[in-house]
Amino acid sequence: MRETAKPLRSGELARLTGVSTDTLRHYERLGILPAAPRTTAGYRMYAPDAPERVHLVRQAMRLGFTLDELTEILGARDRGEVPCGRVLAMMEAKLGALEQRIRELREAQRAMQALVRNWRVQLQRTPRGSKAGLLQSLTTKADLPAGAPEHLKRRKQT
Amino acid sequence: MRETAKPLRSGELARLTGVSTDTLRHYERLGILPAAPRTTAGYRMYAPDAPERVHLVRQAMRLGFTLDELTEILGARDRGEVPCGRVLAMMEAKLGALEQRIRELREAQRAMQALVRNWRVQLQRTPRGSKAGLLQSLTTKADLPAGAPEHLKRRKQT
DNA sequence: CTTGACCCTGGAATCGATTCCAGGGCGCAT
DNA sequence: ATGCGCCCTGGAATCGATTCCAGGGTCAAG
Repeated sequence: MRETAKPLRSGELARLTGVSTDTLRHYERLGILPAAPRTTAGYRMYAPDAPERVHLVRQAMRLGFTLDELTEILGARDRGEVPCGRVLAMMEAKLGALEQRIRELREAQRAMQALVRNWRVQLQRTPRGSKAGLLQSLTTKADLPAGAPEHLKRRKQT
Repeated sequence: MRETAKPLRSGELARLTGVSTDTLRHYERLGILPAAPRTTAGYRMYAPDAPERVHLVRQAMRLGFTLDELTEILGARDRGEVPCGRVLAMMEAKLGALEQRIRELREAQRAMQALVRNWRVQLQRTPRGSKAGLLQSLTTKADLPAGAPEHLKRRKQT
């Protein structure tokens, strides 16, 4: 049934995958996406499996792979090599890092919970507008784990 | 016993707190550290309680506060205001974000563990150098949670 | 033939925290 | 007075991923 199929334009691919066309171009520049063939007018024509590739990239990023790493891995794959072993190794490393990171964050969480509980009480029994020294307490009960912060900022991937 | 005490030089404060002098200057620029008085030669003289302040900053960052937020909070405190209430509110928000983030990472972890297990098997039962399609499997079992990655990169805080 | 939606380009900007740089003073010990 | 280690300055660079920009084509509908 399906013929050689209709190529996608960049905007369509973007919509299908939830990334901006800018980002698609960016990936192409890095070699993460193969250079798409062009129409005579210079428009990119993406093969129907392009969304899958983009999806792959996003999933991998979600697991902590960087664009550089993906360039490396996917490049190898595109060259016909079989990077599976390498990928597995990287994956295991990523997983280790992730576990480590989760441990750190749990520690920070614990500390924060204690702090918040404490502060709520402190604040309540403090008259009004007189300093309860909440901040100050941070310096004294300096028992938080090392190296936890980093970022818990942006959660939407635009 | 202790007199008015000996002021610290920037290098000493840096060593005591584990931050670089560059970072100290940076904090001062942002107003996170009050402008230190100077010797006639222009050297900064930090009061003996300066390490405490720096420590406070690092702890707060560890909990997810940004430098901007600290500028705001500490600035208020330095101006004699009592930012405890505000701090508590921010703290609660941070905690919420942190919990959210931890949840995401655990999800990613779960997915990765499954993937790694799977891949180990796959790879073992694949002859040698023939593509096991590990990467490919990422696109199909696309059941990872949304918005987890971000960074689990640098773990040393230099 | 004009309008509006879409596409192209490369280089620059953004976010946050930290570091690096060059060019120039101190201060103490030899 | 020479050297070495420390200090000063402000502006720029770094990391990674994404976005923004300006100036310019393309295409289909009206």
